[in-house]
Formats: sequence, C-alpha cells, structure tokens
Amino acid sequence: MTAKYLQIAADLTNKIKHGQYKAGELLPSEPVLSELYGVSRETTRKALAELMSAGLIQKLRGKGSVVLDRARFAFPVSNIETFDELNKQEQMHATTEILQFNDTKMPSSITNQLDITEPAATFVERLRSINHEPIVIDQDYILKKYVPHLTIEQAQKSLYSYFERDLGLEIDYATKTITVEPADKKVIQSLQLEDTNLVVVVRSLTYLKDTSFFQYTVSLHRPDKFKFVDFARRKAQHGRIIL
Amino acid sequence: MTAKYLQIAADLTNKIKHGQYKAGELLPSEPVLSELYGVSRETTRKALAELMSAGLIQKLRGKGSVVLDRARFAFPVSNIETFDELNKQEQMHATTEILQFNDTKMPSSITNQLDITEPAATFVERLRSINHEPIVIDQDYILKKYVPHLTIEQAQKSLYSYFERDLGLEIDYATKTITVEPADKKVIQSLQLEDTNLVVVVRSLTYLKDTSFFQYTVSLHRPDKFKFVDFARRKAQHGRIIL
DNA sequence: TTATATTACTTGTATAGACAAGTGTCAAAT
DNA sequence: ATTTGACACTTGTCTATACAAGTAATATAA
Repeated sequence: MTAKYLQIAADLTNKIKHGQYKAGELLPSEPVLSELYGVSRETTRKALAELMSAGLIQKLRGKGSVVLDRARFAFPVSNIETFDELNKQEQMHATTEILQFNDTKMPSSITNQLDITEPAATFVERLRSINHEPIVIDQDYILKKYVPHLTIEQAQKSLYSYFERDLGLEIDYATKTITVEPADKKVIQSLQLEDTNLVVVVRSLTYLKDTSFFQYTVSLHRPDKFKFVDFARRKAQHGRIIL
Repeated sequence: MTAKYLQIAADLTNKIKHGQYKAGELLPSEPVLSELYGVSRETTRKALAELMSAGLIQKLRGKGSVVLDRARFAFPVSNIETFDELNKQEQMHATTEILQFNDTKMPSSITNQLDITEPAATFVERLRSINHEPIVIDQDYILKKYVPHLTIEQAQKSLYSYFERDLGLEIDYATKTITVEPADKKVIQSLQLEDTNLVVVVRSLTYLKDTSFFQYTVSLHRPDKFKFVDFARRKAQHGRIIL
C-alpha cells in the first residue's frame, strides 16, 4: 500500500499532465484539496511538496499554488532515464549493440575512494544508436555482489528493469559528473565522429537505498547529440558547475 | 526570524561539515534530536528532510540517518554558484572583463515561449579568467522591469549579490540546458581555443519566487575547463539527458 | 479621493499524539 | 544448534489543532 500523499501527488501530476489544471492557474487551496481527497491538511501539503520539488508547481504564500509552464519542456521526456524506455515511448528506431561483455574488477579510480570490500564486477560496453546513427557508448561496471548472474541477453534489453523488477534492487541516488574530453580512436570510430575528437563524458556512481554502492557508469556521448536539462531550486542545490 | 527547522538543518549541516558527525555514522535518532533541540519530532523530521534532499544524509527506516560520504566532494565547492563567491573562497586570481554592456531586448527565442509583456533588457557580456586563463564567457539578458538601473560597476562585481542584497529580489528557481556547440571566431579568440571550435553552452532561465521570469543567461565554457557535478535522487527527477 | 483598517482568504510553522513498519537483540522453544 | 517470538528501538504516515504571516478585496475614516 503506497502512502496517501504519494497517491494524491500522482493524481495531481496526472491532472496537470492532462491539462485539467493548466499552466498559470492556481490549484484548489489546501483545505479544499484536503476535503476533496478526504485527508488532513498536512497530508495534502506533503503531496504538494512533491510537485514543488519536481518543479511542477510553485507555492505562493497568501495566494496559492500555481502550475508552472515548465510542463511544456519537461513532460515529453519525463521519467525517461534509460535508453530502453525511450525506445518504447518514442517512435524511434533505437538499437543496442554489445561491444564487450566480461568479468572484471571495479576500476581503481573508484575503489580508491569508496573502500569496496568485493570489487568483482561485470563489465558491459554497449553502443546505442537511433535511426542507424550512433549516439552514445555506455560502459557499465556492475558489482557481482548485488548482480551475480548478469547475462548478455539482459544487457541487450534494459539493465534497470532487470535490477529493479527481477532482482528487487532499490536504486535510490547517484552522483554524476559531466565533462568534455578527447576520445581514443576506437571511440571516435564507433561514434563516427568527424569534425572533432571530443566526447561528452557522463560518469555516474549509483547507490542503493541502503547506501551501498553498486554500479559505475561511463557514458560517452556524441557532442552534437548531447543535451542535458536541469531544473534547480536556489537553495536545495543540485547540479553545480565547477571551474 | 527564520524557522526552527531551518536553523536545526543549518546546525546539523555545520556539524557534519566540521566532522562532528562523520561519514558512515548514524545521527542521533529523531526523538533524541528533538529532545536536544527542544522541538517536536515533526520539526526535527523537517530539518532532516532538508539534509536528505541536499544529499548529506540517507534515512534508513528502522535504523537511523547515515551521514553520506558525498560530503567530501560537495563541500569544497558547496554554495558556490557565482564567479564572485568562488573568487573570495578559493585562493585564485580571478578576473572579470566586460566585453559588452548595452540596452537591448530579450531574444525572440525566449519571448516566443514565455509571453513577456516588457522585453526591454540590459545585455552584459563578460569574460571570466582564472590565473590569466580565460574560462567562460557569460552573456546575460536582464529584464529592465526588475532591474532598471544596472551599472557597469555592478556588472564588474557580482550581479547576484546586487540583485538579492541591494534590490531584494528573491531568486528561486531556474531551468538549465547543457549542450556542446561550435563557437564563432570571436568566442574562439576570447577563450583562446586551440584544438577545437567546440564550447559547452549552458543556457539558464531564471525565475523569482513569484514565478516571474527575469533573467536569461548563456554561458560559453572552454570544454577542457568545464565540469558539472550533480546529485540526483531516483524519484524527484532533476538533471535529465535528452537524446 | 485617498489612505487606513477590517476581513476573509491563502500558505508556513509548530505541536502532541497515534499507529504502521522495518531492524536488531536476546530469550525461549524446538 | 536453530528457529521462533517478544521486545525495544528506529523511521514512515496521518490526524487534529493552533497560531503566524502574506494577499487581496472591501468597507471605513480622513
């Protein structure tokens, strides 16, 4: 049973998504929503806090909660985090080619910093293409401790749905860095780079709900196909540019 | 008077920062903290929720709140959002050269999407360098409606401190996109690009607390000096890569 | 007409209490 | 020795209530 406030948040999100509450309009006030859903005001406020942190509404003291216009930008790609989900939702001919698949250890650049007791890992390198254009190379190091029996078939599909649905792993948070770096010849060839030797490198350290580190990913993006979108509130700081 | 839960959050943040609570350790439990600060449990929980969303702790049901190791990465640059603050905190010889400063209108690419009634704006283009190395060009369009009398002296210093401290503007949220694009000759020269003609482009739309749009910024980064760090929880989605 | 209060809304903060649910320990039963 | 159960902890959810503070419209007084 999921919590009431999450159900309410999901319901409100849907209603915004489908235009029942339009950008620029005010949502019903907290007491009204509370009456509507049959919950206390605090529960309603928790639901609204979810929409707030997702950038869907802005709460204005003394006035109400406005629906933000960001919906226009955010929704078409919302909740798409993996290549596989993208493939299903959009009408695109997306393919995944496995370049490498073997046992290895977590790179020392990671184990140096995180004191990992069992560095045994599976390495998967995949080339992702859309409409026969290579877009990105994903290099994944997945700790054997949490995913002992990864097969090449699962890597062909979606790793995340295997982790979460089949294995029940609860992926919770990640730290990411984005840089631009020169690529080696193999990468240049795989991504069919022509005018440049630079690629966008996204490095992700992914953690489970219980704070255990379990996956390191290096994504090499073709610079002309890369776009990163961020919504950031001033105080609770997320993305940050370091000079 | 700032809220109790924010004071508690700030206090806990400091204590984590100064090693009073170390990475991997558990914070005192919610009832204990509540007793310590003399507040109710719900107030304590609000404070912990702040640390949670900042990525400082992870709450574990049935166990407690662990201090995350991310502190190591996040703190040296924490709260540094502007070039001016960076200059003060770090021991770096940072300079700002104003390339352009004039009246203009908000670009049509923006006014097309946001229906702005008064597009009159101030344009500021600045070249930022560290240790005599050019790092980034910032192009700011600031609506006259909110900042009528911007001077070249303020642009030389920090725009944000002028907006927030002097004018009392409450900056609240922003949408950002990061892409990699070819630069024109002027930019190539200013940034002293050699091996490439690509720059990292960060476009920001900045909004006030009352949801009014007031600033558009285009930052052109030298690719070899660019680094973006993000902490993202799985559900409340922030940074997102779009293919 | 203009300024000032009143009033009725809105969200923000804080409290006290209750129960659910997950974790770990230790004792008792098997 | 192993499993089971009770217990004492932890955080998660939800309620009901109260007051503070910001907004906007209206009525009142100057």
